[in-house]
Amino acid sequence: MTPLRSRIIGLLHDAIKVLLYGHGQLPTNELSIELDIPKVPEHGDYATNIALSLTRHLKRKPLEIAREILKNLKDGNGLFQKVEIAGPGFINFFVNPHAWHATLVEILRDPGAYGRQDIGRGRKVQVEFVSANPTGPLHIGHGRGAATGDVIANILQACGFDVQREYYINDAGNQMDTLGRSLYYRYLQILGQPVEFPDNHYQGQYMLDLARDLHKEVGSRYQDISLDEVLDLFTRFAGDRILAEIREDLHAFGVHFDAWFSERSLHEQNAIARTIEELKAAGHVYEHDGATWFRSTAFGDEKDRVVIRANGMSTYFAADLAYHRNKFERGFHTLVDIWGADHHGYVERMLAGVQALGRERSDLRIILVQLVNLLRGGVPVAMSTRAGEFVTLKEVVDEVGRDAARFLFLTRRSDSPLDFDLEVAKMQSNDNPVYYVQYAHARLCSIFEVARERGIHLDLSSVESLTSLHRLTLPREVDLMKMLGEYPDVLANCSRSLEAHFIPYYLHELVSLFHSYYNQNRVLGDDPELTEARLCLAAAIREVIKNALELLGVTAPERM
RNA sequence: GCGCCUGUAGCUCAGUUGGAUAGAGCAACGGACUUCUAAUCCGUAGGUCCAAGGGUCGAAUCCUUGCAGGCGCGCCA
Repeated sequence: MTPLRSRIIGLLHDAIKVLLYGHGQLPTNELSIELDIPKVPEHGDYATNIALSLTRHLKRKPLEIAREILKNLKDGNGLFQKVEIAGPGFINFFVNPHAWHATLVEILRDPGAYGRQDIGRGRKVQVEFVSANPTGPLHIGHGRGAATGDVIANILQACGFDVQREYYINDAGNQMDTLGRSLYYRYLQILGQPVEFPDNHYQGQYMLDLARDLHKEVGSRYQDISLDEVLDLFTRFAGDRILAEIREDLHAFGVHFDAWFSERSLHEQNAIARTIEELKAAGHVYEHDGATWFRSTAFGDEKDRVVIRANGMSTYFAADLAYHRNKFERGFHTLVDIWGADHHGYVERMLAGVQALGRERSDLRIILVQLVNLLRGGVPVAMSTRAGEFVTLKEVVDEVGRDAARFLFLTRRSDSPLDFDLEVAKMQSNDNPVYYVQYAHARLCSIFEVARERGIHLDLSSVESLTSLHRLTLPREVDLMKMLGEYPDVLANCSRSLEAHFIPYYLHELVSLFHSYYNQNRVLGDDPELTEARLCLAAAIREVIKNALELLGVTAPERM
């Protein structure tokens, strides 16, 4: 939390404690004090509704409570210009202008550390995301999931969690067999054999390319061998190649994983059977109609789920149970799963599984990322995975650029569907918020470039002792410092809610204040003291923009 | 039929533990470049927060019902 904010909250705490002791109610530690920045300046720099929210507990009128809090409130070394009660019982704080300098000092002392905090206290968290089946290239929807997972991981890291990023490879099950068969048929077609290609197989262009590559490597060696004999080979060839491309596409998108976890490895280690045994021992599993069922209804799911089919094969869900058990065995305190929203029907059973495995429901947090509607100039682009007609992530990144794609993916709540218009995304104009933010950064860099040319040097090594900061008195300058001070709270909010979109919105707001300020005021002027002060402000803004863009995985260009 | 998500300005969307007069971008209209980058800024206009009830000192936010859209409902993955 920003120093100023925590100081005010601390003072409020003390003031309220007295009040509560007097009434013998509600332990202070259960009290969460909200301190907002009001919309209108008449309501002060900060405001709290605490008197209003205490009315129920204290059974007194809000105005009375506010008055009493105010009476108990310490001055805090001249922190406040004035504090007043307004409206139905809000307490409004007007802060002395010099108080804002602390934020600048904190930023400039160690720019990379600003916003970093220790909410996580080093607890291990795993973020699992993308996890697309290796049966085809990543499409734009995966891109949104990739950006979301990557940035949530960044945020958690910045907030003091020990984060691991993992990709779960669904390399087992019949879809992989289908993949192998698809390759086999394409291979035969290349060899001139009349093969009827089944509908429900993967028929995209990429399968033809793969078949050609395979043919190049092995020639016609397999043309007279039965499908059964070569299926495994074809499946592995296709799976490995597609996975390699997925890695490349993610790399180009700036997304990296610490671990790639193979579903097949669970089968090989017999982990699924062991998991089911464990659940059985705990009484969560029963036999019915020849199949083995997990009693997920005991934890709120709408029906029980099969884990071993009557034919003896385990289900995908059984593998997922084993997988999540494995994750917990690796010592993660919390698991974050990022799923496409089309899997929402799966959420309850997975949460049930986690509980049956002896963990808390809250130890698994599932983030659903809604679908992306791809448009070109307002017209929907037809997409069909089955027919292999879709725009890949790679194509989108190649066309609109990584920065624009990432920023647009992240500028929406993940649980809200996203219209992604290729024409808008690649427009280098005011339609495109990413350039608005980047432009501010480039402008700031340019100021320092000019300053250097003019021989103005800003020494930040002893920023604490700079006396020029008191020259920052314009309302817009105070607004900027106030906004810079909010950054750590924005990150904390992101880590609490596992939502990244606050950062783009914050950036936009900060940058908008700066652009406006820039147009009205000159940083480099005739007055050396004022110039020094404004350069400090400019430097702090630049650092926070850079810092935030870094979390988003978007570059901060020095020139545009 | 059941479940989950969504419904806020012409369009795309913020508004996260219920707070003061509901915001932003785009689009529309009118202005500002001999200055540190005009990819910018300033101004104007734009609203039944899907609807109806409920509860609260106070609701876009919580509860109930309805309407509309998306997605999902397999011993597939």
